Amino acid sequence: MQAPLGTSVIAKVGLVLRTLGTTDTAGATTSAVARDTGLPRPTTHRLLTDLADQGFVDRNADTGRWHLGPELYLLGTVAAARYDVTGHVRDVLADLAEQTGESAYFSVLRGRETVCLAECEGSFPLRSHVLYEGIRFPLGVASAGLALLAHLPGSEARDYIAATDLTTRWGRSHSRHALRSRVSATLERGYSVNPGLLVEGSWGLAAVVFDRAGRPRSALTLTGVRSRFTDERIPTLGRMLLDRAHLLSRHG
Amino acid sequence: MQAPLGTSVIAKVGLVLRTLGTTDTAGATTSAVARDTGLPRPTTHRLLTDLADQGFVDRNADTGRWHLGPELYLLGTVAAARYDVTGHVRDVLADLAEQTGESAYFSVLRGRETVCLAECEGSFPLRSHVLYEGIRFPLGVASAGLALLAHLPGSEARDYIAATDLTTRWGRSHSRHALRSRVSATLERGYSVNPGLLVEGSWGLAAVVFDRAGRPRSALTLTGVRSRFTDERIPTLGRMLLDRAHLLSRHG
DNA sequence: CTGATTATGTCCACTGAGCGGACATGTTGT
DNA sequence: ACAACATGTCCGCTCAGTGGACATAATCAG
Repeated sequence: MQAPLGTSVIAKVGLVLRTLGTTDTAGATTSAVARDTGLPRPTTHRLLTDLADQGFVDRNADTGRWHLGPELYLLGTVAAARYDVTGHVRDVLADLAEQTGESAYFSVLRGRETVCLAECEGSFPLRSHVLYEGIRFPLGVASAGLALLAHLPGSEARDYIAATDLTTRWGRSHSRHALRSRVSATLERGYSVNPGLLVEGSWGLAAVVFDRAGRPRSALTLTGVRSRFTDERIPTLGRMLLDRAHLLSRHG
Repeated sequence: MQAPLGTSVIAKVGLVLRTLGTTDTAGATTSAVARDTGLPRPTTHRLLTDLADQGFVDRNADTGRWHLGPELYLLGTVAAARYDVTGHVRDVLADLAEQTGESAYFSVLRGRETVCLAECEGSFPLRSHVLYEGIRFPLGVASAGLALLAHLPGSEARDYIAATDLTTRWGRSHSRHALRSRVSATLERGYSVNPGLLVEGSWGLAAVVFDRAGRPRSALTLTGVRSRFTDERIPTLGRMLLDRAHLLSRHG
């Protein structure tokens, strides 16, 4: 997807930084950032060097790979005073991971995306690594994205589905029809189920945390390998997620 | 100070975000951000609204004041995996505050500035509020800035002092001559003393934390009212700071 | 309540910051 | 050694970004 003519520098900065925020810990090459943002490589190169001058990105001198920079950490620390929501969450994630053996995650709603902010690895030796801190998905994708979409006010969810084509990037399993079915099923159960739609064999369940106004703002997720998500076990895991999510809704 | 012709958009973004990062929790008006960054008000307005579109800043709808935005918190959380240095620090600050009654702070070196990242309030009812999370000072200013400057390699410190005029913003007490004297005194004692140079009556002491390569990277500070920083007490406080700083140097 | 002061939002003619295809050079993998 | 991939830089072009000016709104002092 190419940045259209007229995209402002600040919008491009947003693209680049979010891309680096989603990249795994090894960092990203200049070409990879260009590819993932849809920006021409010289443009990407120039943006990255200007951002590095300001401390917003850092470049590993040995590998040439780019990372989010120290200045973002510093500003993020200041911003945490207003937005930090993970204080109590980590205890909840640890508890979920311990009791279920699966890995537990916490993601927040940001516009029309979810961002994974915290995780706690489960004890079971077979684990899914589809989720990690920083990863972003559009609404409707992954169990958190599905749970959050389902709990948006009806008109907002319908408008979003009507206006969004997820199949290009996420495949035919994310058609509008399939999405509507999954939204209905999620509302019926109270929690979402992702039956390996992103990576085959990697299953996930998620329940929504609401803000004081009753709007969905974040989600708790459990993920693991398919064999651990039996028809018998799913309702148990779902209920645990709903219980913990409800606790967080009340604490927020 | 006006941003010169040719200042890139990204450099302006850096100015604006750092300014908001330094602003107190009530936030800043558009005009205040313009004044503090030296940018024309329409330019500042446009940068702020573009940054808000990306989630990098937020505007309080009631007061019209700007704050660092949720996206910085999110990216900062991801960046913390690489740059977070406060994990053990908060225990050390809590210990210092408890044992001395003064407020304890942790600041890191960022280029030629210090940034305060963590604090723990002391129990003594009279407290200084000159320092807070997010505040930045140039090297040589405040006890942390002085301690860090003093512990830079000799040539770097000398070059910095020769090239930097701190008197414009910080007054004649920050002349080059005065700075050199304070640097010498700091090296002799091992810790710096700020005898109310920023705000009369607000005193501070700081000791440097070194990285594995032996370079100064951060500082611990104790601040309080002048009456609590007697000739008898200063060496005791200084030694405690040096002890804790040494502990952190080894842990890092 | 009024006038002064301060703040904000927007306009738009102007221009230089930012652009990206092309080329040169470097690195990596087979 | 060669192909493939990656990076760094150039520079003519152009439109994104600029900021003084103006209108409007909000706040404050008397």
